[in-house]
Amino acid sequence: MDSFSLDSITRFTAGAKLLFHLRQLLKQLDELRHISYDGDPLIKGVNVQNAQVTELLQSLLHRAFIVETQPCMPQTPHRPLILKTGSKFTVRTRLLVRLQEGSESLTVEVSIDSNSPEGFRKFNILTSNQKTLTPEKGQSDGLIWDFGFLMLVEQRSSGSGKGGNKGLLAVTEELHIISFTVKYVYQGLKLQLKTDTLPVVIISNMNQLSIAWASILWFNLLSPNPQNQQFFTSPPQAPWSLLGPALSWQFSSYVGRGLNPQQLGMLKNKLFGQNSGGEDALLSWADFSKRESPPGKLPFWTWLDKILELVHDYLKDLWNDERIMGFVSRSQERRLLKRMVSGTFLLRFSETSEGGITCSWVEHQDDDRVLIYSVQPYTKEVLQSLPLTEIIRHYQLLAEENIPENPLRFLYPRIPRDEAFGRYYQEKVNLQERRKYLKRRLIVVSNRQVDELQQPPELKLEPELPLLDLDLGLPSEPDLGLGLELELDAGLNLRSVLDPVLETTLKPGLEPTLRPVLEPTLCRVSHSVPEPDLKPVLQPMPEPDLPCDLQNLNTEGMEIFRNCRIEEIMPNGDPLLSGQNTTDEAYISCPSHFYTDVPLTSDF
Amino acid sequence: MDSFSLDSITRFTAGAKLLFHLRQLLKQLDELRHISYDGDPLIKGVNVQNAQVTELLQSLLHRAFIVETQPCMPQTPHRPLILKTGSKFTVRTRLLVRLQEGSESLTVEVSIDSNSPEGFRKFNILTSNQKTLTPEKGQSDGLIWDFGFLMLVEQRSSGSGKGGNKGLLAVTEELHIISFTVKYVYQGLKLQLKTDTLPVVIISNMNQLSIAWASILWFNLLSPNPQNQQFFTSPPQAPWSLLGPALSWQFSSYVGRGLNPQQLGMLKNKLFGQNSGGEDALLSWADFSKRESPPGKLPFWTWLDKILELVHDYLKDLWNDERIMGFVSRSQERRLLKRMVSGTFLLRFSETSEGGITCSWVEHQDDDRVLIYSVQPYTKEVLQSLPLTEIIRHYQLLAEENIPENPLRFLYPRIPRDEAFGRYYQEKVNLQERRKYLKRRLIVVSNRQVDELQQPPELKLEPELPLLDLDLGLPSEPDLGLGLELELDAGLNLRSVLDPVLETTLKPGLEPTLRPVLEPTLCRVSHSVPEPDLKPVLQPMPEPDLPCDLQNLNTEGMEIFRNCRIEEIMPNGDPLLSGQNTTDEAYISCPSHFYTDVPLTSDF
DNA sequence: ACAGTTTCCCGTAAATGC
DNA sequence: TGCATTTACGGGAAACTG
Repeated sequence: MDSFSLDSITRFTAGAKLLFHLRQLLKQLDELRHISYDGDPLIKGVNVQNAQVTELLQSLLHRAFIVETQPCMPQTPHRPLILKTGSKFTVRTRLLVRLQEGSESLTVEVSIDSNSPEGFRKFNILTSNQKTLTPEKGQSDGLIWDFGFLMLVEQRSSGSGKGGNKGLLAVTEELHIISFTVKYVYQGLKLQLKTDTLPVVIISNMNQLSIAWASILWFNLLSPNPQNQQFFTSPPQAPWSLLGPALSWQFSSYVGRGLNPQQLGMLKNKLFGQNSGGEDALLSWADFSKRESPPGKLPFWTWLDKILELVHDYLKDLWNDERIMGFVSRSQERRLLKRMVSGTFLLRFSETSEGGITCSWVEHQDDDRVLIYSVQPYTKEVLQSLPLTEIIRHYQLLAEENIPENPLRFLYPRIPRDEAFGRYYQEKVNLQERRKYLKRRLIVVSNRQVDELQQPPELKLEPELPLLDLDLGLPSEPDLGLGLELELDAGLNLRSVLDPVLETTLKPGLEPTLRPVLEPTLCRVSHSVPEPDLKPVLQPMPEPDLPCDLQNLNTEGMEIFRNCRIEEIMPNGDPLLSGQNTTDEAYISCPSHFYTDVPLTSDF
Repeated sequence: MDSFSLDSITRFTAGAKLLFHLRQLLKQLDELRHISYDGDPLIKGVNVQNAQVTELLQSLLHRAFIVETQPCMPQTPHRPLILKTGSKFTVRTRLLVRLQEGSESLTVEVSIDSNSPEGFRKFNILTSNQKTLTPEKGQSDGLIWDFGFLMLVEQRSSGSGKGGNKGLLAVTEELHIISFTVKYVYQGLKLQLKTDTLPVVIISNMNQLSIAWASILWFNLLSPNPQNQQFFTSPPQAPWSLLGPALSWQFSSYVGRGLNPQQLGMLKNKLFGQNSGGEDALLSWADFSKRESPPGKLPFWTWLDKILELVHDYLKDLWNDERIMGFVSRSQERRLLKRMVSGTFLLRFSETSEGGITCSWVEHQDDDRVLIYSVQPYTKEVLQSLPLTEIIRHYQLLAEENIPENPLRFLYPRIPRDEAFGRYYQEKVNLQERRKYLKRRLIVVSNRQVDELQQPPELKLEPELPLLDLDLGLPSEPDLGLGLELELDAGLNLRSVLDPVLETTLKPGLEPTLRPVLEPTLCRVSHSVPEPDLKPVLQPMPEPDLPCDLQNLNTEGMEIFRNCRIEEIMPNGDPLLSGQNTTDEAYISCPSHFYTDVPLTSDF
């Protein structure tokens, strides 16, 4: 395994060893009690110290038991935390402390929704359900529990036992939490370690994936509390400064290239209107995922996600090579095209069809009128039989008794069609055995008919607007901490002694969760989107030889521990234990919200 | 319920009543024994008679317990007897005797493969598995058990327990039998009635449906024994006189119109070669379902079934309206087209592509050469985005700098294209809201390029052959009984007394099984195929108000009982009990092959 | 290596539930 | 009744398994 990972384990383990050693020393001190007088302040001090050491040990061990890889269906690796009933999913937990010598098998139990909110569906975990899996044999690098075949099944509350849920949360707004417990014993100290996943959304059909992912995004973008299952009972609004980068990140992570400022500007206008507020216009959850964006059509996210899917499935290369302008308003499109030579065209996602891309071109009439044509959007149904590049290549406008012409001549601004798309054209398949049959191919045609002209569109379009909206950049320094800096101070007696050890010990293990997926959005994308060359920044490639959980550990993780007043946190459980699951800096500063209903027991 | 069904039940019931009455009388006679001397011939006679009556009762009751509807997945009603693991299927059993007064619930148990051959997979029946279902409430019309949610699951022989099966039968050649038993009690007579389905083929994926159906067809066409699970260890060959009609029936039952003599002739040539033997050329199972028909391509049945699917899914109307010649050889096609005017075309199924249809047209060159063009076959992938009629309508041959032309002018022999296909053309969809976008459509084009010409095909084609093979009719009277007339004679003392009752009683209930599906092939199609108007004969419509199980009962069913020597059959079980499951006359005459491993018990 | 067979599973369609 | 959610399941592809 990699040195980084090993290092973290080494340090965690060193910290634990030190604490256990201290504990032993204190016990020995305690045994000296009989030779001291009652009320000997030394003994009192020893007791206090002993309790504190134990608490610290508990804290450290809890912190060391983490969800290393959040639950995820293997077939949708780009959309973790969404689980489909009846489909298998995987989770990985890990204990970063490694004190045991032999291969004493520690058993981890999985459970879901130990305390789920009223009205939520109930689920069971199948296959190697509750108790499972001894740590992997490759134990040298810590203790890893790989749950590779978990599966959820809804427990149907037979009869009319349900009710009540109606009118409340949609199923994709129900947040469920999967918990793991392991009974840990060492040197007479018995602990039940517990850790939780981030909230997951449980769906029953893949057609719910899109809206479920909206929930996951919104939650991880905005929840100050990483375990709040009631998040969607009053979901907060999202500032554009967070949302924009998140949307861009969807493209960069799933397709390759993110959104440029112009494209983001169009989306912003679509969401907030032309008079979109300042930088931090706020968008409600309903406006993002529910309100029909063009009335009667799809909600914003659904619309965008269908485009995401279309691009990923059929337009990946074109998108990554910036051949698709994509997010342009009709009015903007007209503004751009009307100054260009006839036959200049661009590709734009339809705002009304579901996952459609259209091709628009300009024609200057003899009478100086400017016509902009847009072909009925191409959707996956067409594109699966015919690549968009082939459509463009062979597109024909039929006119009475004339040789058909291809009106698409220059990709905006002025790249000749075959220069822009030639590299994607399918090679002539020259099968000699095909000689038997006359080769055929599909092409797309339109009729040049007067009554089909949608012109002059000028009259129907919204008044042309200044371009300034396109130039609005994105904040270069969004408030990632959400202004919630924690002001806890050091209050633990032993802190000064242990701090250096704990600091270096705990540092690497704090946030090994959703990071690789969510991190780019929140940590880096937001201030890098406006940069011209997005790619290297938008997709910070993980160092290949690091495990994906650990590669993004950084100094931020330390803040939490350095500022922690343990007595304030312990009563409600270990914030770090929970905090390890956070993925964004934004969450890290809110440990006081953490809640664990299973009280710590140092003896069971 | 219909009168016919009720009638059969009435008669069955009447027969049973009579027998039970006789049995009572004989018992009373027997009780007179103490007033008779030892060896009194009367008493002896009574005993013999009593035994015979009981046997007859057993026989009648067994016969009356039938599989009314053979197992079938509801989603493939046209392909019964094929069950997919994990998919639900239905069966219906019925007891035609109705003596019970109250609603004493008789419980039927289902099981599968009580004695399955070595090396076959093993299955369990799930959902309401073994014991199930009391008869329906509508009990007035006999006792019906409707199994609506059965499901098969393979019992995985964990470990390497398998073996041995390799090299033997393919899974779609494994024949499995589902059995039903019911414990019947009446007037002190206790019987365990048992009935079996016809053999079923169990698949695990729908992509095995086609080959599985080949098995079902072959078995029901050719097996002299309706329960022979080892049928495919040495499958018999099929005479064309049976096979041809069966193929035709596949089209008539699934699409609507069967195959005409020309089409059948082409298939026959394909199977047997141009020098195809006489009327009764025999085809082996391997040649039908395994041997690659054009070497390197699909086996015959797979090829044909893909066409069947294509026609059913995309060409139903065209097929039923005889716009598709379909089964024509290339050479025949040339012969037909070359005499016609340029632009005459026909539709023909490709012999090499999987489920493809091509369009061929003729062009007479200035130099008197005759060119036949065939476009690369259209498959479901294309047809699902573009109906064949639209393809034909808008097909274009592109030539340098010329207005594209549609070379398809007359459907063979000389129907103008738009006259032949106009009724299928899609109406112009005139959506006014579409105004925003320029309407587009897909068309198919080919390039008129010299190097793509497959001409002159004359040189590559097999030599032209006389047409006589196309005129070969089909036998007007195929040997449906396979020459296996049973020569059992009446040997039962009571027969002369009971015959009239049993005859009318048992007659209607004998073959209520696969009939509606298989019957046309075997009973009528074979001698009606050559007739010009196939439809009414090929698809003898069931009288609509008869239950599908009973509508085809006929006098043949009687033969079995009339000629039955019960003592010959009883030792191995009740032939009628098994015979009821036969679907074709061909099987009926082979009762001696029937085998039941569960001996009859008159007391359990 | 590979082919027959099964499993997995998306995404459409239908069914169900509220 | 309508909508939200789940189930059914075809069919493509991956996984299995000898």
